[in-house]
Amino acid sequence: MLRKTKQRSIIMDILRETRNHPTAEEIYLKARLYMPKISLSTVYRTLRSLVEEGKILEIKVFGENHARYDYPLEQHQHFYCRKCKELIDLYGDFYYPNNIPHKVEEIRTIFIGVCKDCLKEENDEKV
Amino acid sequence: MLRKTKQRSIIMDILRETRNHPTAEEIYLKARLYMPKISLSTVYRTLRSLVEEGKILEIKVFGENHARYDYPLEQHQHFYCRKCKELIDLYGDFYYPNNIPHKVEEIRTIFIGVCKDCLKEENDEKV
DNA sequence: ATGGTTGCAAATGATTTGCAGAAGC
DNA sequence: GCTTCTGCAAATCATTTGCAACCAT
Repeated sequence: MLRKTKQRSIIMDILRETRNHPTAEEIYLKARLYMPKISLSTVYRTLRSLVEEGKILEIKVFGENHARYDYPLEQHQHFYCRKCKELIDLYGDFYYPNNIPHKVEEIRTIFIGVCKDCLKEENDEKV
Repeated sequence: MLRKTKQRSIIMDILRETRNHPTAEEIYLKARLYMPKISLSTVYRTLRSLVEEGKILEIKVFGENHARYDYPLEQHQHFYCRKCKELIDLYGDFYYPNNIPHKVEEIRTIFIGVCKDCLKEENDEKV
């Protein structure tokens, strides 16, 4: 049976507030502001159990060696900017082929490229 | 300037032949059959440079802690079976929204669920 | 000959685990 | 009171790196 602890609720709160896909380390640093003695392993353990419960999403980006965590408010996909390393939420309709011969339970799409802000910077530099 | 070495071509050959997305460790074990003294770090170094050159793809699946490598013959997406942990290629047309305000260079979709073989097994068990 | 490449061992970085004490139920 | 959860430190796992020898150009 899962127990309600202070550290678990702090971590959930941080995930709910933080809209930019934090890493375990980042969550740990924020959590310490509320509870200075919280340990990194508790953060990892809690994140893992939240993922297993299906309450949050674990996202791994190629090239990055750490996982990021996402508290999803509604169905969305992600855009990863290879310049600023930002992981941006994308909402909208996605159409996938329906002739897949397997039982599809979840679809994750990640778009990779350069985000509009970095693109703007690139163009400004050229002037 | 990139040099043509025995280890690099062995690794490329293995990737070309192996159609099931091997890990670095698996590639290393196969490579040793051709070249017993090849080192794991050479395998990692070579894979990294191939990824950087864009010749192969690095794929990270949530839950798995190691990367897999894919030598893509043609544009395709992946299906990951959470039962047998197989990563299966999917060919076909995918439609994505075209109103994304960023510069999209690459799209990666991964479908997660239970593959048709595992599904069959599940059903057989129920009988 | 020169400089990229390798093998080895040691280092790193992210994440996990063993254990004894603390805290939920 | 029993059991899960935590903090700490040590362990693990995948991957990277320093370095001297090696080999392709």
